[in-house]
Amino acid sequence: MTTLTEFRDPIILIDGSSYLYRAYHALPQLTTASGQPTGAIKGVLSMLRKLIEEYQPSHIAVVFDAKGKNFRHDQYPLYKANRPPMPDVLQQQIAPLHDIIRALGLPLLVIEGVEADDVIGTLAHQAQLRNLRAIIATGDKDFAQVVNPYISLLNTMNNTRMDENGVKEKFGIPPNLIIDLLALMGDKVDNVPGVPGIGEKSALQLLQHIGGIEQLYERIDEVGKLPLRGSETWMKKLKAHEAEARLARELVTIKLDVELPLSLDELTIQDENREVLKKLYHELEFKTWLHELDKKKTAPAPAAKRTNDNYQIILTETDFFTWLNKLENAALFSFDTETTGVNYMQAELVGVSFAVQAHEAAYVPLMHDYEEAPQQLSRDWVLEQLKPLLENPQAKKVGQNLKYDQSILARYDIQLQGIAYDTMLESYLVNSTAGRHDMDSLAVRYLATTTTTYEDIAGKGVKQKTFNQIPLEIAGPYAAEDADITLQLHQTLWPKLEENSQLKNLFETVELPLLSLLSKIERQGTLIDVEKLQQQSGQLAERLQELEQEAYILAGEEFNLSSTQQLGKILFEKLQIPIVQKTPKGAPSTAEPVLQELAMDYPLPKLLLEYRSLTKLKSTYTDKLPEQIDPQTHRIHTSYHQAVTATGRLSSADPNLQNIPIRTLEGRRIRQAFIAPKNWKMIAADYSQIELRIMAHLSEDAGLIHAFEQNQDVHRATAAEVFATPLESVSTEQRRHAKAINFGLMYGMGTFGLSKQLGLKRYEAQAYIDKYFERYPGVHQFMERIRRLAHEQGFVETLLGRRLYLPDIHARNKQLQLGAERAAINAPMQGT
DNA sequence: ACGTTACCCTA
DNA sequence: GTAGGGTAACGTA
Repeated sequence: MTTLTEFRDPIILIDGSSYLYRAYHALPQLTTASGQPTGAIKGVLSMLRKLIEEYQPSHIAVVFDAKGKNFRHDQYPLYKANRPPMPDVLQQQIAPLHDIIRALGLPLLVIEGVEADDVIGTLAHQAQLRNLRAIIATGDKDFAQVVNPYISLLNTMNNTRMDENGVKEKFGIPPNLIIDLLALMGDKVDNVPGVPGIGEKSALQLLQHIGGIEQLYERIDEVGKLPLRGSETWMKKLKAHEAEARLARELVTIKLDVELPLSLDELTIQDENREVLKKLYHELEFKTWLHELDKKKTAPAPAAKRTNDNYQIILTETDFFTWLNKLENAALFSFDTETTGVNYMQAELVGVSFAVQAHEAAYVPLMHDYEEAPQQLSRDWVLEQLKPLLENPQAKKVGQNLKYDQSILARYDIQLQGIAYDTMLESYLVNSTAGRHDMDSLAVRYLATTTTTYEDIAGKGVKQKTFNQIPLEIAGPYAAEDADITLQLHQTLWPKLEENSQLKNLFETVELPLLSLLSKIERQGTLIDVEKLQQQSGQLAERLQELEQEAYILAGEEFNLSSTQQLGKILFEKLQIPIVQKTPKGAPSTAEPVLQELAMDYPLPKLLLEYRSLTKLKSTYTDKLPEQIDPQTHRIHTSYHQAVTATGRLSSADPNLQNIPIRTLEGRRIRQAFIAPKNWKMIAADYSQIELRIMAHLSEDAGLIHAFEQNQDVHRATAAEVFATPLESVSTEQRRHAKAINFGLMYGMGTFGLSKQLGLKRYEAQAYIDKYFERYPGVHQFMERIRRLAHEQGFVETLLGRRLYLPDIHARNKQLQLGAERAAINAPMQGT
């Protein structure tokens, strides 16, 4: 800890309460989307940040008034009696503001029985006694009384400092008379009496000519004889209200001897708690600060950089056999491949690394080919030696995202077996939403250590090197570290999974077998009819040309139809079309539903709708898919991400094969380009109403189960129940409504959403939902149970015990909390 | 070159 | 009203 005597910076004392009120009155009343007021919080924080930025203080205190009465109320029960209670809107901002200040690592003081002013005065006085300077950041002029050569004031609102001379200039009296000035004047807001009839001007005259209140009463007769207008009346008033004047003097005097629970030395700035800050900024929608947090490099891990690591680079057959022997005898070893890229169909193997115990790892370079690269073992020879081990199902391996390594090795004719663990999948099952599941993130999260990142050793952007170009003295430790950290991660994560038999089972029977299956599916790839897509691209291009020309005519000028900005100007400024909806940033929205609505009255929006849908098809699918065909297999190879979604689903990327169009006729044509090889057939299989069936299973609702058992059209059955109609006479409209309810409920939708979806009044939607729950009481109970569980445990589970943690379920921000509840309701169904 | 925003495709 | 990924435009560095 830095002791105060070691530095000369002034200590900064912040009058939090004064700033809170000022921010509240001076600044716009911001709220989050859900209505939590945030304007004052933001105002105070902005001020704090600016202050710290500018002064870089080593010692600081942010002081707020405590709730309840203080000693001044004992002296004078009417103290602040006129003051209206703090507005709710302000009250609600105090707790979150305190939380953020604490999370920022700033000493926060809220002392009961006294006011913030007294705490600040005391701290400033203590600083002075130790020959240190103090700056009080406040908007409150009362503090002028404590100013002296050691203590000055800072008004951050207008960024003015006030020292002794400043006080004299501003008030016309020195700081030691400020108390008397305030006492004579009284204070309406705080209900401090003062001398009625004496205001600022008169008080100043008295103080300048005679002195403070003591002197005034000692020489009261002189007061009456002052050569000033009104001196006689002043004397009378002073005489009549002596008690009030003396009381007021006590009330306005800032205490300098409050007993504090901590010393000046403890007012250092601590490390900020990013997790908490992130959560709070997120809840309060302080996006800029949130981004700033994300951008800052992750805090250096508290653990010292590992120094006892024993990493070896293997260049000789002897060394290689020593390690091979270790691997063969190990109960488990970790394993990693280094390659020339991320594309599992094209990357070339550059080296392999292994670890059998923590802090001990080896890298076998194979294909480093930078100038002056040392002679390395032959790739073919090494792979030949490793093949039996890697293909031995009894030789247990652990890796990080082994799906990738499995695909790489497959291209060298090695069928990786004995995959016992994968740290990425372990982390995913332990907590899918804790963050990303890449190795660098996991090392920080579970080992409190930072790893060397690929960018660190290879650079980034166009100049990024591939692994084969990286010198061994850099590549070796990096690669060895990967294997080492992977092993350590497994040693940390696996015990967490073992605690929960369902999760362990899920890992062993679902995720792990799936890893290899996905690797195989990915490598198999998908055959595409390139010519068909190119033909479609051509047709789309023609139609788009026409649409563009028509649009230019309608708009009266040429513009980029893909630019929402330019379009917005044309529609809402030039053509004066009314704005229906705005984007979150406040620009008039040109999104599909908006254009849909405008299309009824105007030709250009209608045209834009067609233009949008066609450009989407062309750029995302008919143009892009042919580019993604692998030159060797002539197929498309997607990547299935097994550890991405919160709920346990897979996702697909590069290209995403899970969002190929199907809803519209135009879109569906894309699917015709996915073909079977000659003499093969392609089949399509799809579950029917799988999520509703799961809801029936999980809720054990008799009515819903019955509908499925009877093989009924479930939406029709729902309509029959909700609209009390025989199955046969359910209308198309009724079925459509029932379908919307069924789907909506699975997403945790409320009456607002349903009414919007179906164009109903709120109460009508409510009546639908009430009726639904009346008819399907099991579903109702199920939803209530999930909500309760989510709140009680902080997570929900799928049928197989996959967990989804819901940190927002405890958020103060209602909207976030409701969002977490919806996710909680949906996750067991989607995730199962 | 990169990140953000607006938009839109899927189950 | 759940869960994803991708593209183009645009602003900033």
